[in-house]
Amino acid sequence: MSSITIVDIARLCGVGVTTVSRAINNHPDINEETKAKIMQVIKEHNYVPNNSARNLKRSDSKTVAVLVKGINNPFFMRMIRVFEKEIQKKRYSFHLQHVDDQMDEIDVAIELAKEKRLKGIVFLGGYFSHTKEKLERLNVPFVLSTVGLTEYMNQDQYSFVSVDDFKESFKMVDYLISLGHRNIAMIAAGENDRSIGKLRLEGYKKALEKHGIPYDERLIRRMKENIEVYSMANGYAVTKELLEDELDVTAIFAISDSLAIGACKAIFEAGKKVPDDCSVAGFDGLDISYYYHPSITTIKQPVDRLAEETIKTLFDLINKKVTHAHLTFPAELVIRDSTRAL
Amino acid sequence: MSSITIVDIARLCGVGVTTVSRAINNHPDINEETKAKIMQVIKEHNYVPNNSARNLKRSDSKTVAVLVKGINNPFFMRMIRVFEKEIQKKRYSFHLQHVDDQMDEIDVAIELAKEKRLKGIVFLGGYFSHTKEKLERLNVPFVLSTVGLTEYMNQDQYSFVSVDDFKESFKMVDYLISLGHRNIAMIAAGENDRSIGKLRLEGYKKALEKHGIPYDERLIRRMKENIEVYSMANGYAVTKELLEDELDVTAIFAISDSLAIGACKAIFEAGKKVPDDCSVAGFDGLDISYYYHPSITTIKQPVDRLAEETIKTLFDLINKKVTHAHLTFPAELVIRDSTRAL
DNA sequence: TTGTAGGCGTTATCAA
DNA sequence: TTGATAACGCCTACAA
Repeated sequence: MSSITIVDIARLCGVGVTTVSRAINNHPDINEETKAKIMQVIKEHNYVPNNSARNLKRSDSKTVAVLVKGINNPFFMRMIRVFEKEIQKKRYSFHLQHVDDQMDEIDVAIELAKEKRLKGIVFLGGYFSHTKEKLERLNVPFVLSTVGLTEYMNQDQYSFVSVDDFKESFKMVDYLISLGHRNIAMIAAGENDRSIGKLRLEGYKKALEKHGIPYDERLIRRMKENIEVYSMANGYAVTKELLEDELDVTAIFAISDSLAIGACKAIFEAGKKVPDDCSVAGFDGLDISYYYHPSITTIKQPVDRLAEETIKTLFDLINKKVTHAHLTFPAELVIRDSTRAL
Repeated sequence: MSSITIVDIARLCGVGVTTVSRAINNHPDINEETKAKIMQVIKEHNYVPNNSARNLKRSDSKTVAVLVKGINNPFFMRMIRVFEKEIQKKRYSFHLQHVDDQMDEIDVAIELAKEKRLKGIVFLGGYFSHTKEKLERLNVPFVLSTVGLTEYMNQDQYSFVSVDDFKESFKMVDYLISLGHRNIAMIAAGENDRSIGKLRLEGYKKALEKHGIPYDERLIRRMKENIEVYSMANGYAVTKELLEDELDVTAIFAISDSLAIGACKAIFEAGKKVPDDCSVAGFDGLDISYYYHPSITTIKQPVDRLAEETIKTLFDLINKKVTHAHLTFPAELVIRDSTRAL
């Protein structure tokens, strides 16, 4: 049961462990012949170095980790793929770690950083509200990528890369108004959301204000807490209630594409049509927003750009080229078939 | 920069390292008072044990890993959540690891098993064709969960849990035929697929045969290799070509829901309707198949059941209650709005 | 170019 | 109930 170790390989080859170690790690000071022979023996005996031992001994490691909160979010999949590609370009290795919803991402990060001797960390998704003190314990460079930030956090405590949720939300609602809509419902985050959800709501309000449309609390529909947030099921449930209230809504702005699709389902089920009876707009620009029928008007996040800049920023941090960077990128209003002019 | 260690804590508390170790690991032989004090100091100094060191020293570990191939598959998300829940029920800890498409899952597993002293492994997704010799190197119990298996692999080399892809595929095509369809196109896997894709194709053939419908090679459309497999984009591209060929197809059976949705897009784009001009059926039973408009007729895999039984089987293996188990569960033909009788 | 020996942070053994 | 001390498997001065 007990595995073969570097010592066994050394003995098998009639050399010292150092030499084997050199062979494994591509060190320069080694005779090519002995190296070849060692590698041969390693292959034959299926020797696999124990990573725990390596990590324990090593001080540096050339690996960065990506901690994802809410891995069920299809929006992240693409981001992760780009992360992986970019990190490999830098000849670093990449560790993807899923963080449970109820877990504290910083705790996970601290532990992982120690274990793997991480050079840097990307936090993807989730909200983020940690004390300065806690952030300092994580003495590894990190970047927040499209995570919701609370207003309480001081900007000089972290770096982030994302879109401007306020502005993009404003853009969409402004567009809907320009189509002639005035009774625009919103599928929003919960009452106590202090990050993305709040910003998108502010954008909505601002657009209304610009056009002199009074804000009507009844049109703001919060996601249900007992259903997975940002999901199609949630959008469906919320919209069903909305329609029952007969508020004469002509457009619905959902803060995610999945919510928007759920909303469409509820509308169809009520015997109405999208966009004829009610326009629906989403947010994110997932593939499905394009493939859905009707295709969904949405705010398309610049996924590749966001991911690339996240990694670039992280490495700038690692190489101490910057102290902190705060980048926001413009998203694109993609007009499709789920919205129409009144 | 260098972190605080167990030795520091011991010194700080005026006790030996062993005692601190006992406190950390909830060992019985320790005075409650000293333990409380130690934990207090640990809190204050934010001491976090180094996992590499722990794993290096430990022999057992009560952790099982789930290796996912193709994390972009939304079908797996739900499975993973159930895995996590079930594993925690057993008071084991859970490690989720993503495996790159081009990486060999067994190699990853072997390395991880060593590093983390794994008790067991679940392989989720991907195909599986490994030599017996290689499988034996992984001397840790494992279960293949909804992975494609090749006919070349001997059943007594592994355990698996999945649906019967042949039977379920047959069920769907048989249903389509019962609706009066005879010209049924299939969006299938690549030519050299030897696992799920092949089984589903065999099911299709069998159903045709049962009803005396001749098999027409032109109706079998393989996923494009240059587009992500099983994706909406792939279903769209393939269907577009199919429609151009004007083969008078009345129904399309796609081997995944995503492919089916892509197919619908292509049909709509051609100015036709689903199901009026062409019925479309999928496979998997993803949420989106329900929310799509029209809702998609599909084969719904019993996700929860599959996941639960996977973990149950894994622990049976770990506890040596069984040598190998091969479980297939029935999936459900869910009839919805994307198919109609001719 | 190669080998010896010490240490990385923890847990397990055994004696006190 | 506690504490030295020897592993765990690897890497890396340092010496040869």
